[in-house]
Amino acid sequence: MSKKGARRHASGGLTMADLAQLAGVSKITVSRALGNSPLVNAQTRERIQALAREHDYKLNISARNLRLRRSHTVAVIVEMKPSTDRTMFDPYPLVLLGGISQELTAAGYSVLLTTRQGASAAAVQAADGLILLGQGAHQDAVRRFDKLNLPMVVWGAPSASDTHVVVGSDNRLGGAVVARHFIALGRRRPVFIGNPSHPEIFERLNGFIDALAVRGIKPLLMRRDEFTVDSGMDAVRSLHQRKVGFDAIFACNDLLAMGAIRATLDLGRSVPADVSVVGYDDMPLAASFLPPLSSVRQDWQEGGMLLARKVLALIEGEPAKPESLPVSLIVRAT
Amino acid sequence: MSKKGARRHASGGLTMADLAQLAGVSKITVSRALGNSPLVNAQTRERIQALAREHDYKLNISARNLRLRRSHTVAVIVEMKPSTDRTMFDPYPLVLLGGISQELTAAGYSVLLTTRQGASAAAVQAADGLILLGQGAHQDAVRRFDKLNLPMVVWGAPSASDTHVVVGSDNRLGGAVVARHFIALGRRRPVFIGNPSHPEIFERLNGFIDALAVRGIKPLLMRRDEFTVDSGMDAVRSLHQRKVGFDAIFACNDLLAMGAIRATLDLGRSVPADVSVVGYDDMPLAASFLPPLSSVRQDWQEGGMLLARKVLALIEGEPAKPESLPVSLIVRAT
DNA sequence: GCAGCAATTGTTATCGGTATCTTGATACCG
DNA sequence: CGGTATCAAGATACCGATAACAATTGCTGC
Repeated sequence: MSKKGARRHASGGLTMADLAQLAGVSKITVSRALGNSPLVNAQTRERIQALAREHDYKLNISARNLRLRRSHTVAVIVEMKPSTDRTMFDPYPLVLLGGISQELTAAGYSVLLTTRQGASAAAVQAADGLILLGQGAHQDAVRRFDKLNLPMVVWGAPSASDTHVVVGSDNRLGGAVVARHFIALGRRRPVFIGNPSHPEIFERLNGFIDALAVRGIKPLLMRRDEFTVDSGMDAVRSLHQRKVGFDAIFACNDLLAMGAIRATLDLGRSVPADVSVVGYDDMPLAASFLPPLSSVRQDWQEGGMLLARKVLALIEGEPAKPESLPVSLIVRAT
Repeated sequence: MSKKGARRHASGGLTMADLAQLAGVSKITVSRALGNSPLVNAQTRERIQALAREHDYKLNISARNLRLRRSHTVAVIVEMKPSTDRTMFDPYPLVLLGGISQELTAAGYSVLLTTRQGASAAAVQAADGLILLGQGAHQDAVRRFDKLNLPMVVWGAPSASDTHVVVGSDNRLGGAVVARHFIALGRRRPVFIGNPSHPEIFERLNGFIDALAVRGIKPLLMRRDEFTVDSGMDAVRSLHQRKVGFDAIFACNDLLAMGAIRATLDLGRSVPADVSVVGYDDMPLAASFLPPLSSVRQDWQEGGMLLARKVLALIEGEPAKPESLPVSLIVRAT
């Protein structure tokens, strides 16, 4: 029992020393064999690997991490507060996560998922890099994690004071594309529904405004904090009550757009004959909505993969530049 | 530069030995002070903690993990293949993750997110426990992770051969509740739309069938593999073409239900006068749908928290029992 | 026959913490 | 005043891997 060779560690497996003894070699040879190092004889390697499989040997990651000073782990910090706000409860952040995860896994890294609140949970420091998600990544959060001195990439909209790498879809372009669409349709009185206090939404609004300004058109901003169908309906009803005329609606999210359409129809006006509507995100339901919703599509999966690639580059000591992903307007019936 | 006291580790911080030297004490005293151990003098503790703050000292988690043989990490393994299937691209798994994360963080644990495919990425072994998500958690996956000998909890439907702890919502009850609802409405020819090869869906179907059998009613199964609006429409059209009569539809997901409703209306039949429809998941959009959709709600957040609590219990060496979460039928206009 | 080199394997130190066992100092007690 | 209890802090070993350097062997070439 107390014989050294028979000792087992917490997870019930053998230690590398045990395996070495079984194979009649030294630890380092085992280490090399398992790492496919060219420094060991091919036969020895085979033999040791077979032995490892046979005994179901598992490398102790903690020990390896300590020695190598790398955890092969990237911490992803998400906004996850359960509010009616645009948060993790959308399906999209998950797709983003999927992209991140896919790319990191392929590179042999793992994802440490953390919420902003719980991010104090020490483990984050052990990560080799950081990805910060969540709406536009509030500056205070960015600053907080900056102090960890880790390679960091942020999903959001680039802001003036950025020292770190920001990746996001081109929200300004998104706004502009919709504006040009409206102009092409001859619309004159467009409305923007959304909450521009989120950097990403702010960019969409600005792109929208600027592209409309070319034709001397000034959109009306209907500020709505919730990204829900109800909120969209409410916005349109409110316009109607205030007797404000409009012939086009750009909602900064598909649910808002759906609500806006429904309310517009309720008021007896036609979509798209009287009012054009464009949403944002092109959620799966958009195509199935009645009428099928036009929407701006951003490629979340690709965004996640890009985020991952950037951190990996930074971790490897290579430079990484901020980048915006293209978006595309999917024109359907509205 | 080569002075010992000035050495810094990878992340640029001080080592505990450095801090000890600065404070004029030994490493172990620093360790105790930072760990709020009663074995150090209160003054010394204060002094050391202040010093640590001042120098922005960060504990090396890897070293600690190695020594303590615990990582305070739980691996969450999700199904994330990008298919049209019911997968991580639903918003719900994320809520589940939210619940898990919240509970684990509160207990000082972190979440290591992994996909099934990438789960070979060694890091999983370093976890103290395992949570397996994904549709009903295929048995082969379960078996694979079982070999890691870690405390493991699975989200899904309990199956006969389970040696591990399974937590899930009570799908059988979900099916039964809908059946009773239809019975109360006097429906005689119900249809079930979905893919019963997923254990969870299988349970819903069985609950549905059994509860209907009480009244001698036998539902029709419309097997559909995709959980989309289109798929739901297709199912109803197919029923119509085959001239199969029906007066109630239980779709095992809200999107299917929405599609079914739309197709039913297209065929000139009324919902709910001619046909009752109930969906599953009660997604946010269900209430805003026209007509507002009746649906079975499961509490994902709570589910996640429960999963977390179970693994934590197992990790602490306490027993944990399988558990089913109640579901509730939200009756709206359909 | 021996320097020189390549191919293998081993020895020792080290990553940065924490558990265990000891030691030193002070207080308390009869 | 000797002996013990109590508190504070240190010395040492150790967790399980890998890097750097050293050592062994066999073979080549002159």
